[in-house]
Amino acid sequence: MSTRTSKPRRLSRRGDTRQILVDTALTMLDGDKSFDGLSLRELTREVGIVPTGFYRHFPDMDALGLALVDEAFRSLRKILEDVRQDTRSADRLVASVVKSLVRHIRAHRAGFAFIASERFGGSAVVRNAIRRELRLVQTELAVDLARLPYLKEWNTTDLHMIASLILNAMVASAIDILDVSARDREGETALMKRAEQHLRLILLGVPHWQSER
Amino acid sequence: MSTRTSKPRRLSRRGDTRQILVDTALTMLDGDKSFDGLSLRELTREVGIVPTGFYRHFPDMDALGLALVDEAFRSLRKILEDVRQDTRSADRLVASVVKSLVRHIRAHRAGFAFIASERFGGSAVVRNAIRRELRLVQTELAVDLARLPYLKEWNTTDLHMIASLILNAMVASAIDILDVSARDREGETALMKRAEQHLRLILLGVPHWQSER
DNA sequence: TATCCATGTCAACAACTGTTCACACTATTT
DNA sequence: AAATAGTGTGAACAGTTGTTGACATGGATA
Repeated sequence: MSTRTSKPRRLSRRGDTRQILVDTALTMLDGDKSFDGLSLRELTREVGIVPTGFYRHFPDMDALGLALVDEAFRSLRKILEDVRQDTRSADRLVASVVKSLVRHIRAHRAGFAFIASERFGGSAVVRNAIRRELRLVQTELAVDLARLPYLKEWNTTDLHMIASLILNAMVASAIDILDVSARDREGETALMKRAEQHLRLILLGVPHWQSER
Repeated sequence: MSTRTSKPRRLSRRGDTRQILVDTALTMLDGDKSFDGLSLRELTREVGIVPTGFYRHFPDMDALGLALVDEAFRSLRKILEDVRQDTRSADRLVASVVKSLVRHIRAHRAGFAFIASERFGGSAVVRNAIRRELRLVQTELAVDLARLPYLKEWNTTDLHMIASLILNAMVASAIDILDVSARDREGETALMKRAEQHLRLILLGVPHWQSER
């Protein structure tokens, strides 16, 4: 007993503490908290490490914010991939898109909630990162639309216009569903139906559109 | 010099300190802050009163939040009134709606930014208050739509469906415009054009809609 | 003129915040 | 077996936070 050895009882989470920090932060943000209301100390407390331990994995909270954006968009992109591989008729495709959306929302609640609430939230760093990612998604969607037979002739400006309208509608639907699905299964299917209707109504107008009247 | 009189130099803002608190809070929230990242102390510091003075006007921060929602929606409702009095043809009406929207956004930046960012933000109290107000606005819009000649026959469910699609598109446009108008006047008119196109595209689909296929 | 109420001030509290530094342990590589 | 890089600990710092209670002021009312 020469040196004060103290018993740290460290938990030795080999290499995944960083991921645990990300997941825990996302979970905490799912409830009544926004990112800039989340403190480093309550996060580390929840994870079970000492405050200073945070700095082993991130230089500061902004860096954590960016990691959260990364994590959240990973699942969002998965939806687009699913849809891309679906080569059904436009009408059946609508229902398929919405179903895929709901499935991903259920599986990645916290991630979607994060995007929704921080898209216009307090932290400029996070906000801009989200905006950048969404713009990318919109471009991808425009490219996908260009491949559809009856949109072949369209110019890119109009394609982007439709893409943004669709994306906005879907994001809005996602948020509504997100909000209700936790407690109300019946309301969820009602919102799904409405989301389908929104998409269908938009697509109804498309054939009648004429650019630059 | 019997009693320690101390020189309070109170500013005597007769009855409008409450309003100043609301306005200042909105202004502060316009920048890089979210409501639950806003502290009572920094607010009162900015306003120029001592922290405890806050409690003369609000029991707690939640109450302030509700007052902010109130204030922010006051201007949003003004838009609908403007539009309601406009009895032009559907096509010209679209342009008029967007122009009215932009005008109000410019005049009430902070209020719109608050609604946008706190709609899915951290505070449950504020979030629910906003959601309730938006639902009201949507209902009003549905009623307005019912008066349009070629929508007379529609059932209420479908009317609400359109109303929500339109409202979502407008809110999304408002937020985009809000974000860009501070620094980029050219980008603003581009976004206005896009907002008009979104509305027009939606309205194009409406005559072809058939309920319950 | 006297009183009263709305609005402000000041001091103090315990609790919480981000960040620093030097140190301890351990798994993997040398 | 020794060295190393990764990860967690503990104490300490100067600031900030929400909320309390008792007190001061001044304009309107009685």
